[in-house]
Amino acid sequence: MQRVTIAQVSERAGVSTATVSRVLSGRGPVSAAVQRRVRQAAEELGYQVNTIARALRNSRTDTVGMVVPSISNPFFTSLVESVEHVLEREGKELFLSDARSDPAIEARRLASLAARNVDGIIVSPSHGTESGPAVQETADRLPLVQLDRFVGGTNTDWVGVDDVAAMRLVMDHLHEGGARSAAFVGSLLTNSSTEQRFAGFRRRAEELGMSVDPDQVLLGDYSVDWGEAAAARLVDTGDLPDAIVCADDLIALGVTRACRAHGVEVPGRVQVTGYDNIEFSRLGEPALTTVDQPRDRIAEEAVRLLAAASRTKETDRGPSAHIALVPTLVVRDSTRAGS
Amino acid sequence: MQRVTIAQVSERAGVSTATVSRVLSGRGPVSAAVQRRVRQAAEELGYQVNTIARALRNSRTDTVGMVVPSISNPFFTSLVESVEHVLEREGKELFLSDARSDPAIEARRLASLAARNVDGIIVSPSHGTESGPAVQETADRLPLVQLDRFVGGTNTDWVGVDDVAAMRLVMDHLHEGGARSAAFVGSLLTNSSTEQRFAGFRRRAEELGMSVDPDQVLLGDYSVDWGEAAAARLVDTGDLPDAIVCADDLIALGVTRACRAHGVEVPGRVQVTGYDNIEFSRLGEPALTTVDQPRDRIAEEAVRLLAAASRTKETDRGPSAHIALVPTLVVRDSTRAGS
DNA sequence: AACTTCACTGCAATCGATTACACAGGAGGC
DNA sequence: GCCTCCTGTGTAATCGATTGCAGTGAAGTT
Repeated sequence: MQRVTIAQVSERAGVSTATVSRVLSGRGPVSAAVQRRVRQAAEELGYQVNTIARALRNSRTDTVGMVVPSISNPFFTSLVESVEHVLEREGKELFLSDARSDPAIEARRLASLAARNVDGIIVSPSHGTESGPAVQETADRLPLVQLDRFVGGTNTDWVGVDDVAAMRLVMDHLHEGGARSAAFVGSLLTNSSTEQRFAGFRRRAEELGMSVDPDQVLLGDYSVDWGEAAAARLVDTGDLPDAIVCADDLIALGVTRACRAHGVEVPGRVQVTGYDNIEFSRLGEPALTTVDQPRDRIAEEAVRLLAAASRTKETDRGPSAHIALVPTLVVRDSTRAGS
Repeated sequence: MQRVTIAQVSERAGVSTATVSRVLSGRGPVSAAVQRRVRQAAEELGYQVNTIARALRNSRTDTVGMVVPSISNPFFTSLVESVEHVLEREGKELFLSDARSDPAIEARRLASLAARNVDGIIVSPSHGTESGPAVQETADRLPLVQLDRFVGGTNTDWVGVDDVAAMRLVMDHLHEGGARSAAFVGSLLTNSSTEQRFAGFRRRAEELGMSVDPDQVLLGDYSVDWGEAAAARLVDTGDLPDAIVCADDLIALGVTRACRAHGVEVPGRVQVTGYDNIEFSRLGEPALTTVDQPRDRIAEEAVRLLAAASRTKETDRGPSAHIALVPTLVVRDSTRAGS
C-alpha cells in the first residue's frame, strides 16, 4: 500500500536518499537548487513519510496514549477532547483506549500502548488500588501522567482538581441554602474521585455542623441508573435529608429524575448537587448545580508534564509532581440560591 | 525505553535471532528443547516484541483507525465502543480520531492514520460532499469502510441503517397517535444522515397525507442548543404542528426542553421524536421516543468488510458493498401511544 | 551402500528513514 | 602557495523483527 519511498524520490531527483531525507526533515545543509529538485520530485510522486520506519529509527512516534475508565462517560470524552486539542498544537497524535472500568482490561491497554512505543501515557486509573501494579509498571518504562483520578502507592505525576476544596464550595453553598443534613451518593470507594470527594464532604459537613446519617451514604457506580436507585432508596426510608450530594453528574441526573418520579420537589424539598459539569448537567430537570473542572488547564498541564518527563533521563527525574487545580461551583436550579 | 531485543534473548538462549523469532511467533519448526530454552530466556529478560519493528517488516500493524465527526456525541462514542469490542476479539487495536465536524481536520486525520500504516479505516464522514476527496484518496490507498454516514461520489463499502425505513416507522407511529402535520428539525443537509432522514420524513408524510409547512423544516446542527433554538422559533410562530420530528436525540432533547420551558405539553400538545437512542434519550422530560440503531451489528459488519478488503488485492475488489440494517422504533413518553 | 527426504537451525537480506562518517571542492587566512 | 574550515553530498550502518535460502545431520528407501 505504501508505495513511494524515499529511494524513489532520490532516484527521480538524481540525489542520494540521505539528501532527500535531509531536505524533507529540514535537517542538515542542502543547496537551494537541490532542495527544489527534491521537493518537486516528492510532490510529483506523492511521497509521504512512512512513520513506522521513522519511528523505528528514531524510537519516537509522536504519539501519546490515553486510557480512560469509560469512553461513554461524557466527562472523560470532554477531557479527551481537551487533551487532543493540546496535543494537536504540538504536532502529536492521540491513541485512545477504553478500560471499561476494569483494571484487567486497563492493564492490557497500558501494555499494548507501551508495546506500540507511544512517547508517553495519560491515564485516569479505573481503580484506586488494583490499578496500581499496571500503572507503576508502565510508568517505569515510559513517561506517564495520571489525570483526574489517581492510584495509591505509585510514584508518578498527577494532574486533577482539589476535590476537597470543591466539596467545601458545595457544602457551603448548600448550607447557605438552608441545608442542615445531607446524604452522599457516590461510587464504591475504590477510586480516588469518590474517595476524595467523600472525604471533603464529610469534613465540611462536620465543620458546618450538618448532620450525616451513615445510612445515607450510598455507594454504587457512576451511572444514572445507580443515581435513580439510590434516590428511590432514600425516598423509601421516609427520612429525606435536606440535600443529596452526588459524586458526579450522571448520578445526580439519576437522583433528580427519581425525585421527580416520586414527587419530591428539587430544590424545594431537597437540594441536589452534581460534579463534573458535563454538558447534560444543565439538561436535568431542574438544571444541576455542579462543580466545573477546568479541563483545558488539566489537559495543558498533563501534556506539559509528559513533555518534561520525556526530556529528562529516567534516572534523574525529580520527585513526582502533583498538580491540583482549583475547581469552580456552577450554580443552577437544583439548589436554593443563597442570597 | 524498549530495552530487551530479540538479539539479547537469542544470546541468552544460545541460538540465532531467527530461531527466537520462530519460537515467539509460532512459525516454522523448532525442537521442543530449544523452544523451552528460548521461552525461558525471553521470560527472564522480560522480553516484549517491538511492534514498530514488526510493523515495518510485515507492513501490518494490527491496528484499525476510526474517524468520527464528534467524540462528544454519545451516539458516536457508543458506536466506538461497539467497534472496539469487535476488534478486541480479533486481536486488533483501535486508533480513534475526532474530526470536530470539520472536513479539513478530517482529511488530516485520515492522512495521518494512513501514514501510520493502520490496516484499515472506519470513518463516519463529517460532510456529505466536502469529505469526499479525502475519503476517496484514503480508500485508494487502504481498506476503508464508511459507517453510519456516507459521502457521495466515492466507491467504498458502507454500513448503516436504512434511514428511510426508520422514518417510515416514526411517521406511522406519529400518525397513529393522531398527528396530521409535522415539522422537521435537523442539521444542515450537508451530511447523509440528515439528508436521508429528511427524505424519508418527507416521503412518508406525503404518503400519509400529513402536511409539512416548508417554513417548519429547520436546519442547524446536531446539538441540544440548536434543538432549543428551533423549538423556540416554532413556538414563537404560534402555529405549532402536531409533531416535531428530529434528526437526532440531541436535537430532540433540546426541543422537549424548550417545549417545557414554554409551557407546551409533550406529547399532549405536540409529539416529539428523536433518533439514535443514545443513553440520555430516556432521561429527557418526557423520555424520548426514538429510533434505535443496531450498533453492535453495524460494528460487526464494518469489521468484517474491512477484513475482507484486506484479504483481497486492491485490483480485484468487486463492487463496493452497501449494507443497510433495519432499525427499530423505541416508543417512550414523548409520543402518544397508538391504539 | 547410496540416495532421498525432512526436521531443524543459522546466515543474511529486508522493510524505509535517519545519520555518523568520509570526502570533494571552494573560500579564506597566513 | 599551503593549510584550515566550511558547505554540500554520498556511502553505509542502524533501528528490531521476519523470512528466503542454504546447510547439517538423522531417519527412511530401494
